[in-house]
Amino acid sequence: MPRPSRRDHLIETAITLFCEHGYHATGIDRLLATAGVSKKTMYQHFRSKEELIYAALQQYDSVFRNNFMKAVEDIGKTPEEKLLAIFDVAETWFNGNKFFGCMFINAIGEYSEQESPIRDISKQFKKLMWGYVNGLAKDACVKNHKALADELCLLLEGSIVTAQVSQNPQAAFIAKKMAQRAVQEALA
Amino acid sequence: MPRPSRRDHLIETAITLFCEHGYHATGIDRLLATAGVSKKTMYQHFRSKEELIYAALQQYDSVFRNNFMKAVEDIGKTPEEKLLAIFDVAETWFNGNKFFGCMFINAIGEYSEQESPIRDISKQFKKLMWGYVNGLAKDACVKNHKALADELCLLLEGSIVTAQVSQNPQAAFIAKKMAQRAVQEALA
DNA sequence: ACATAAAGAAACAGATTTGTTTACCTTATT
DNA sequence: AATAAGGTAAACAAATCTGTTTCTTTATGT
Repeated sequence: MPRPSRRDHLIETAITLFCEHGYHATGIDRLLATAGVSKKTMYQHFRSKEELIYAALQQYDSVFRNNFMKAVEDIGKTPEEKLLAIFDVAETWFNGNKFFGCMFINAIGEYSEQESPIRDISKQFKKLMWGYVNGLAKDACVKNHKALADELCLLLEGSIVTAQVSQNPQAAFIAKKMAQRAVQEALA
Repeated sequence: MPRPSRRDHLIETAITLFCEHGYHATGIDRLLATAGVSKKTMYQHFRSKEELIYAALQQYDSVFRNNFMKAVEDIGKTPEEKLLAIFDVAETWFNGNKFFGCMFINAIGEYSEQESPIRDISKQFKKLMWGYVNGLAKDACVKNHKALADELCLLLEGSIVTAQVSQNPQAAFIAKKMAQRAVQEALA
């Protein structure tokens, strides 16, 4: 059981490929060849491709949010600084060499059905991110912290898509500028 | 030649299905059955599925921007009002019964290759939208109109994704509030 | 070293994909 | 009415997709 388990490695590979090429466009065969894992082993761990997608999204949700929060708290010391550090972390993310937008936004684009588990986990991810920002806003003694969280999260979404589609390397800074105004007004 | 040409009808159907179900998930057979057009006819008009996708995006680009600009100018009378009307138009769009996010954002999620024509047209669409907003900002005598256009476009992207993924019906209003601040500061 | 469990390789099945081709039908125009 | 264009329907091809199965190899624990 030690060693990077086949299961984990499959999920890792799935995240990489689904991010870059999308969900439908990434075939099982290709994924398995990339991971160097046999089909039998995969179907032993996951009942279907959709289950693998789901597991990949779960893992990504956990890892991404953890790293994101750590990075934010590394940059920002005061709660107010942390709120703005969100966009510094975003900037690093966007201008890295393997940025293909948000896995969850992309997932919703391919799986729009209302009751899909993929839909649900994507929505949930955004809710958890909102919860984190809301917590930071509370810590910063923002009276209307919910409204500020709404605004900052929307700015983050906007910067992600702007970086992805328009490929504007300034996306994070544009958002940060508006975030500064939002925080300033929320604290006034 | 029947009145609504087969070509136009195919494009119309393509837009509807690609919007709702995505690009890879929408098979040619299904599209043709929905449109009530034979396969032969389709391949007479479009050399491949990708060409049909491209034509659909072209058509959508034209129709969407035209309708969008008309709607904005219907609501806002002064240039400054028009800048904010963007988000009223967005609100109507989001809360309509067939909103599945932005076709171009979704397209990039499925076709991330750098040199793809699908990528190019999506990027171009955003550029044209930016150009429109930039023009409005100029008309409103905003000194740094480019920066304001950057901000308002990012807010629009953010509201689209927030409405699509988080399904927050307030998305447009949250963005509008920040847009008001942005315009106010740009005019100060 | 041996027994047992796990993984790989590859064939296979069945559905579905894009795209081509063949044969027939409908309809406008001359 | 004959012709020609443009349409449908359906069979077909070849590739690819998800998922199953079989047989073999490789590790691991005792």
